[in-house]
Amino acid sequence: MDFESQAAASDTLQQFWTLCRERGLAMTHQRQVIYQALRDMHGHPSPEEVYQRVRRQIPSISLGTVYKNIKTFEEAGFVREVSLHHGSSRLDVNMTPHHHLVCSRCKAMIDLPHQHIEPVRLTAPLPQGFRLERVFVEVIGLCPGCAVQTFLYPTPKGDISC
Amino acid sequence: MDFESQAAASDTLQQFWTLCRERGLAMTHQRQVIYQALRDMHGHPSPEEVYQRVRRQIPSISLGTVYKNIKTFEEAGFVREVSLHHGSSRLDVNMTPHHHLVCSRCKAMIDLPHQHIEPVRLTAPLPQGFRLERVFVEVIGLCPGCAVQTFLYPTPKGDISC
DNA sequence: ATATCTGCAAAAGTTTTGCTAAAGT
DNA sequence: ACTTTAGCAAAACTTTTGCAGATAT
Repeated sequence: MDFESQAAASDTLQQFWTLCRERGLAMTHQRQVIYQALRDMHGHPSPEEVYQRVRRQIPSISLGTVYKNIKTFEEAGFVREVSLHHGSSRLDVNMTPHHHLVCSRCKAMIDLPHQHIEPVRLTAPLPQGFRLERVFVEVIGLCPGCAVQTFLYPTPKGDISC
Repeated sequence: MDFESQAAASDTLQQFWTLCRERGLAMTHQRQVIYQALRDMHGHPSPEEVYQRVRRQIPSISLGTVYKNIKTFEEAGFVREVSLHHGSSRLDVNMTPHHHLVCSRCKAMIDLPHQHIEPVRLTAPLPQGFRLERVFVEVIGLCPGCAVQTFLYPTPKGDISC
């Protein structure tokens, strides 16, 4: 590892230490390596992929530990699940263009008529060779029911943006 | 069942028969009931929910049959999976606003800088009581790699729209 | 010293697969 | 008659859980 990478790594370590302290999390070696793996892996890795990568550094680590830490990181707001619906498949018989309203808490999805959103416009070209099929918008938030419950029992709120 | 519902049901049956014929699918009783359940269940049911509903009409049906038919329907283009990533969780360390490019074939996800898409605008109010958190755009299509393969081995293509 | 975390193994949940009998064409 | 499908059971895969020993605060 060259000097710059070393410096960068130690910066990130420092940052991570601060993050953990803020959330009252113990900073274990495993936890640190898992976090670093998540940062280094571009794209959107699955827990299994993270596990495979972390194992290169800590061969004795268990998959369970990876899962537990990912969950901890999600709760702490260090990472986010890209797909809100990974637990089981969700089907849609409505084959006409439409968007979705998704509740981040109870995972309910409600169709949003496509005319309720102005046509999406790109300001930059898509990657060369990408064959566009469709574009849809996910409007994420708390559905009325969950909003009331969260009002009664508030939880720390994440970014309100894309 | 009143006269109108009977007529509507028979219409749908007729349509479904046509759909099956077009795709060379046998029209079994189970298949027809599963399809009708999907149409009747608004929202975006999971296979398990479809199974529970279909069982009311055909108590002896098996969960496997429901899964197989859902897959058949997807391949035939009768239904679509809402979440392209339900197989396993996908993580995102990038907590800054951004959108996604998703390959409908290999499920790869690429971050799309938020400034590459013009701000999304609603033309109608969200449901009363919905607490908005964030909005993101999913640009679905074939990534360059999959596009080439699909060009070599073409498959029937779905709607190119939202 | 105390609270939190790891590794392990078992369990729970989801989806796929192989096979035979049954039903559709 | 021939092809496709249903039901069943086993298996594969993903994720969660409980607990004892290890580690961090």
